[in-house]
Amino acid sequence: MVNQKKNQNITIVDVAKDSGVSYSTVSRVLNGYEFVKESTREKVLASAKALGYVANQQARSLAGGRTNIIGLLVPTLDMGYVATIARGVEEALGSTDYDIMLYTTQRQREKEARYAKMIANGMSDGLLLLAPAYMDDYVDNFIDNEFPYVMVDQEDPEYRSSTISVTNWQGAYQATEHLIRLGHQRIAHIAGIMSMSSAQQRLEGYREALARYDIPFDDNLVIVGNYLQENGVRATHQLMELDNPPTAIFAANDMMAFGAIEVAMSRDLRIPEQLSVIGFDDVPQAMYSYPKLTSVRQPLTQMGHTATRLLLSIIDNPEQKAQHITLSTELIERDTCAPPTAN
Amino acid sequence: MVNQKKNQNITIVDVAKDSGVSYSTVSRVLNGYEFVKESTREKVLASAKALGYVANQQARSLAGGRTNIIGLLVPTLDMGYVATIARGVEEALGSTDYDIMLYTTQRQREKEARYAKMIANGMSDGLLLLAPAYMDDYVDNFIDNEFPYVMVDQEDPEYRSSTISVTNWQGAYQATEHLIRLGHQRIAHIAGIMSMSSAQQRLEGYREALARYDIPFDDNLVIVGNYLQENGVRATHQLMELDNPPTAIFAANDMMAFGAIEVAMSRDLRIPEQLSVIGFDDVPQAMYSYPKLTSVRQPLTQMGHTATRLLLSIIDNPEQKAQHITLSTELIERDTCAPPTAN
DNA sequence: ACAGATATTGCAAGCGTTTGCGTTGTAAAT
DNA sequence: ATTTACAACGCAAACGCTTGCAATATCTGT
Repeated sequence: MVNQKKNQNITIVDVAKDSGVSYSTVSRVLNGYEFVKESTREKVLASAKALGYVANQQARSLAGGRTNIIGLLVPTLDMGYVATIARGVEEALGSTDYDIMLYTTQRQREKEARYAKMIANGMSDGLLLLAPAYMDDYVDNFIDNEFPYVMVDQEDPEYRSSTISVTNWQGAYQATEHLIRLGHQRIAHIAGIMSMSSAQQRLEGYREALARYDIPFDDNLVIVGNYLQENGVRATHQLMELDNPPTAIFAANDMMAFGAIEVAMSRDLRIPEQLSVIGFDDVPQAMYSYPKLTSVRQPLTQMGHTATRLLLSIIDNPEQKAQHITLSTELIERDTCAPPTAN
Repeated sequence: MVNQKKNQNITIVDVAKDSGVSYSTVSRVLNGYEFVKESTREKVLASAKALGYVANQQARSLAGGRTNIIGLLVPTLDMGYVATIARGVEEALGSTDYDIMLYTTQRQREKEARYAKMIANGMSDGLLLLAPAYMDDYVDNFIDNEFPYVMVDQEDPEYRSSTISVTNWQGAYQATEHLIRLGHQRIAHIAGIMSMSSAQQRLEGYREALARYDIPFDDNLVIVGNYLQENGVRATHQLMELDNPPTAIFAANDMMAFGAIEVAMSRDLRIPEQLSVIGFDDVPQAMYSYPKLTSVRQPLTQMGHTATRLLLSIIDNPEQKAQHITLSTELIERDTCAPPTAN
């Protein structure tokens, strides 16, 4: 007994003792069970409060009750993207009595799968997956167990999962078209993680806009990134080293666009005169950065709202079939785009 | 049995059956217990893998084992501040086998207390509290139960808690002094949440710098904020409406400083010529915003590292007495400060 | 081959809940 | 006064795991 855990936490049994009823009754009171005498209910509640009782989530969940927790699995915290969607989720959950438990995968496949399974395995009543990259590793599991989940910003090729996505293709097409109309011919794309449907669609939109305007597709102008700013930096350097560097860059997210801007500045390229940049997401900082970033807006908060509502409805009715909701993107023009300068 | 939970999850018993040993042995293998025959270990591990076994954290924790989870309780996700410290924590935890579970208080007292107790009550092996505002609600509880925790950016007046803080007073003093030396006389302070020691110390530093340079303290120039950008906006508007508005603003965090800048721009006040601004934190965006924000840097990542290491050492040795580590701030001069223009 | 160590393993209790089922209490119905 | 019905409550099992202790296997030396 070296380390005798002095776990003196108040349990349901203590409350029962204190209020002179059985612990089952306490449990029922705590769970709002209907058939409890009003006076008993009050007595129990009073005791619980007086003793400072805090439910043990573990035990509750083990015993088969609800956890009243919904899990939120996100890639990283660094991007305003995540924070904004998370806020949407929080808002949507505001009136309910669900709490959010958040895990970060850091884009590691092993973590994504492990956390997903862990959270689904008793830790929560439902799970929101933000831009998951390796869903194959656990989706079957969810479906077999009829575990409620919703994926945001990722599509399930087999349509078995409920998803919230945005018009990635159109957004990318529009962004590219915008640059083309400004007169750009050498337009680069810093793509996202290609295992994600959103990244694929953005790349596709970019290609098709090019095709539509008869601009030849150049392999050298597409660099695959990983959504991190430093990656945008690397990619942009690489682009600028080209014999025939681009006059405009369309990045698959804002962080990489910021990276592009950073590089432009360090190379004394004026934006937008010497290099146009468009991002994707329209994170809050896009508006405050310098220069203000032109970006394809995703309705992030709304995505959080919608995803949450959908998840709640699935929790209430797990048998319903998967829904696929697509929200619209919108090109927000700010200060990082201009016609190319002839030189 | 309307909603028969088809919880077909693999348990330790399934693994035991599959590998032909008792479930206790499986448990021991999974926990790396020493005295297990090598061949048995392999057999069990193989079965576990084959069956796709995922430990049920709930049960594990209930039964008194470790959770290998450390909790992270943060005010909100909106601020780069949190993300950066969290990254520090993740980095420091990288080599260990701990996972992070994150909860957001949204600065609500009730949530802070409830989550803190919940996380401490079996959900994790230790807790990191980021800028907690109402620690009195649960610290006694932690201490009674000898639950390992570390507070970041908050001090315990009674020194019973282990804490990581920064030189708030000095940082604020320096920032204010910097403005004074530039020639400012009307220096406003947008303060933080006054229940937090850091906010108090920053205000104190500001006052003392003023006093040191014989600048009279003006009540109207101090507005208490809540660390949110919109709050900085409101405060700045209020300051600018003054008969004798300030020529410089020192905000208790960067988000509020960004708010100040936003207002200045909307009012066509040029920064830094017509208004100087200094923030506190030096979040990553400070460098990319326009104009680039002068700010008092907190070594955020390092704070995350240090806090984590300290927490881990407390988990290993819960009896050790509370430690109080203070890290240094540093004034990072960028583009939002200049001498006041005479007018 | 056998006692005595020592390495491995199994048994069963217990962690704090929820919940099906059975028991008690009480008021309405006969 | 006796039933009957149902509200109110208690008992005990179960959730999946850890762990002290007891049982069994394996290996020594003789």
